[in-house]
Formats: sequence, C-alpha cells, structure tokens
Amino acid sequence: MKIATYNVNSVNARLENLSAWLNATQPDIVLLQEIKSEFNAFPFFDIQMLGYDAKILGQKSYNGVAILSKHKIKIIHEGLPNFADENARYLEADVDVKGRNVRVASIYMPNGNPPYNAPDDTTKFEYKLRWMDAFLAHAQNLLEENKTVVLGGDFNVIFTDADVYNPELFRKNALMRPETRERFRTLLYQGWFDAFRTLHPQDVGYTFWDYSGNALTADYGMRIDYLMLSPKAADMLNSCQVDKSPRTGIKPSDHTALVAELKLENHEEKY
DNA sequence: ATGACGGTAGCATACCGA
Repeated sequence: MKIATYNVNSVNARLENLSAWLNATQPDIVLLQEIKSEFNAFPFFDIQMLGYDAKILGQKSYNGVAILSKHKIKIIHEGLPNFADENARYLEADVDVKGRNVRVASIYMPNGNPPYNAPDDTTKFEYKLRWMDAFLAHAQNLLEENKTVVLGGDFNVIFTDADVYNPELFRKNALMRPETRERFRTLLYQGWFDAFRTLHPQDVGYTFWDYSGNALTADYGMRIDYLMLSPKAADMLNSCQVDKSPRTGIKPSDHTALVAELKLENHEEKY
C-alpha cells in the first residue's frame, strides 16, 4: 500500500495540481495539510470523482488538515488529545487497507517564527513547543498500543543541518532551534522511524522550496515533511521517496509530496 | 534584517508562511 503526505497550501487553489497527482500516483492514503478550507468549501465532490473518500478538520483561511483514502476512513481524533487548540492541525483515523488496519494522522505542526513586524515576540515559538509537547505525549500513548501507525505531515522541523540548503541562514529559525530539534529527537527515542531517513541515510530529501526567486531551480530547499512509522509500520516499509512532480507541475504548492510504500503482508509472523 | 511569492479575506491592504 502507498501512503503519502502533501502540504497543498490551499486545497481549492491546488485542485488541478492535486487531481493530476492523485491520478498519476494512485496512493491508498493521502495526508493533506494547509487545506485552508472549512467543511463547506472543501471539494468533496471532485475528490470523490477521483475515487477517494475524504475526512477533514477544516478551518477558514489558515491551517486545516485532511485524510483521503480509497478505503473507508474512520475518524479517531479531531485535534490533538488533551490540547486546547484554536487551529485545525491534527486529524487521526483508522483506515482498513485490504483487511489490515492502519492508524494514520495528518499533522500540521506550528511554524513558530515571530511575525515580521514583531521579531522579538516569542508567543508563536512557545505555542509551537507546547504543541510539540502535547504531540509527544500522545505519540507515546500511540506507541504503547502496539499498532501499525503512520504519523505524517508538515512537522515544521529541520532536524539536522543536512536537511536545509544553508543551515547558517536559519540558525535562529524556529524550525531548527535546539528546543525544536530536541522534541523531534524525542520522537525517535520513543521508537518512531523517520521513513525517508531510515532508507536514505545520506540523501537530501527536501520537501519544501520557497516560491520566490530561484529557490526551486537552485535547489534551495528544506526537508520538513515527514512520515513517522511505529515499529510495526517500519517492519512493512518497502520504499520512501520524495515525489517532486507536484512541485514542478501546474500551479504548485511550495511543498511537495512524500510517498512511502508499505508491504501489506507482515513478515514478522514468518519468523 | 528584509523581501521574494503565493494564498486568503474581502476590496485595500494585512496577515501568514519557512
């Protein structure tokens, strides 16, 4: 089965781009972020015509996450458990793929940088850290359930200096501050597997390129979108690739899709 | 430090983003 994460930067502005990519890629499950759409404005009909069920946690103008699947989606959590959040950033569901249950979450972590007109304002960074702390607590609980889990999305984390084209330019940026990286590292210590990095220890793997200037052609990118796997999901991991086609296609998002293939037959039982 | 550049709300320009 194929599972992907894609920060679309408005699902309605991206409908043509997203449709072309769904048709070409045929993923079983897609985790979308920054749909920037409330329920009533979400293109459910267009998505259904492409063969996908859709569940969303919508919001007007900003944020918003969705889960698309060719299979039935059963919502487990709308929003992070035990965290009062005015933003739509977390949606968790069970998807039954050919008789195998997969728990997935679509995650849009806060950016955390201050507004340009208030560079010393730490409010957003504090919110980012509180959000990550609540996420870590929930991630720990999820691991203890011993399920096949894929936590995917825009984590807004540049985990290592190899994950950005020029680390010195972003040294004080909220995406790579030590407090941010420390929290992402905790996820790994808990037992989650970074699907792309697990299979590609040396590759670049950027998933975001700024719209402006020559960022895309010069490959001034960042690896900030992740698929994080529970041990059971990691045992099924076949491949994980950045799919650059939506970023180079018609009217692109500034992010691109990250796609993993999981083997449905679990080899664990053969040993 | 600032502004590309794009999206949204809503109608001019402000806010957000990584």
